[in-house]
Amino acid sequence: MKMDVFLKTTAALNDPTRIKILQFINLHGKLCVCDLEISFDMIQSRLSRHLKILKEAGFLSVKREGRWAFYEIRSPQDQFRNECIKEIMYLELDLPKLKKNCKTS
Amino acid sequence: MKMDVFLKTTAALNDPTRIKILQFINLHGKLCVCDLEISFDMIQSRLSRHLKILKEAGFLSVKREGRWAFYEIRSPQDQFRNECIKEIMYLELDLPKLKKNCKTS
DNA sequence: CTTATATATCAAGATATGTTGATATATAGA
DNA sequence: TCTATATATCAACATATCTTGATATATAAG
Repeated sequence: MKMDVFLKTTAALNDPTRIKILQFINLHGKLCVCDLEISFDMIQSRLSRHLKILKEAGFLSVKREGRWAFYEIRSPQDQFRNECIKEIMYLELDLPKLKKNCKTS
Repeated sequence: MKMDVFLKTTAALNDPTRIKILQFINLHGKLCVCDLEISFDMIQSRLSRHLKILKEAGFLSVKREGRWAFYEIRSPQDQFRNECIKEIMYLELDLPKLKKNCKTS
């Protein structure tokens, strides 16, 4: 791993919203943006931005299906990011309940 | 680990200067501020600030000896910070040579 | 083709962080 | 006590990041 990649990784983890999103997606598996949006009661542009940062840092992957974008924990994952996610799962966070909104479910 | 502690940890790692300092100290062991200052050719207040952040994030510990402050990798270290340091040691960084300046050596 | 839904991106303002130079504190030695 | 050395802290400025609201894009349905 190079310095800039490492810094992208740590920058992605340096935000409480993204930590919650990571734990949430790791708990519930593949989720589309609108379900995350309604679950977290978060403005769409804000959520979209955080998902992009987590994706570009290598934590998440996206699959487009129709008009939906499904985000999930990227797999396979390298050792270090795995340790980060493991540590995040130990954190006692006040996560919202999963709400399903969109017409996929 | 609580959210705020985790964020302090990732914030500390989210800076190229601090990554270099961590690798450097881990390579050379216990070092005083003035040797770091001359090795990195860095303004003292800047260095001092980064060392403080790394200390308060749990990566470093300090021992005062006379007028000198010696920083080293905190030990024992918890699992996660250990993994972080391990990952940092894999990074190919352009570190300066260790220069000794002060009258301790 | 027009409209609605889902998502992404952009611009502007607010907040946080890093750098620098100045100053404060603390210890050792003359 | 006075001075020099080592380190820490502070204030001001520059840069980066987060949030919000507006707009753009893309797909599906009528």
